Amino acid sequence: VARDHENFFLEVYEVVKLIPKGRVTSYGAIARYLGIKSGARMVGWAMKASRTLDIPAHRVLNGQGLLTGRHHFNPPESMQQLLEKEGVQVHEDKVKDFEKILWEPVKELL
DNA sequence: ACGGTGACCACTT
DNA sequence: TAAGTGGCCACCG
Repeated sequence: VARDHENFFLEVYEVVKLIPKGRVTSYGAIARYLGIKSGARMVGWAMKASRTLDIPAHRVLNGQGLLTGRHHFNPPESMQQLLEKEGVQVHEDKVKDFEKILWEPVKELL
């Protein structure tokens, strides 16, 4: 994935598209992969803008496996619905065995 | 031009 | 163990 600040948002979207079904990742993991030290906030921001795009935004959670972006879906419950539909179990807005299904681009994509 | 804000994270009480 | 604080960078009014 090309690294270009101009296409920062596009890079984020590309990575999100690569997340395997049934796996999840975090904003921070994506930020690290893109080389931004603590740019997790910008990743989250990019995701907000991705609302209308065709990408699995529901597979992106915060660093603790919490569905923080749930409120930005329509309806808000759809995020959890989509995850469960892919075999990801959610309990109290938090993914079960988050560490296990965590997909880190910096490790997986090398 | 400037300050406030955000789908966050890591470190410090 | 849980809550508080600073840092990071782009967008908006």
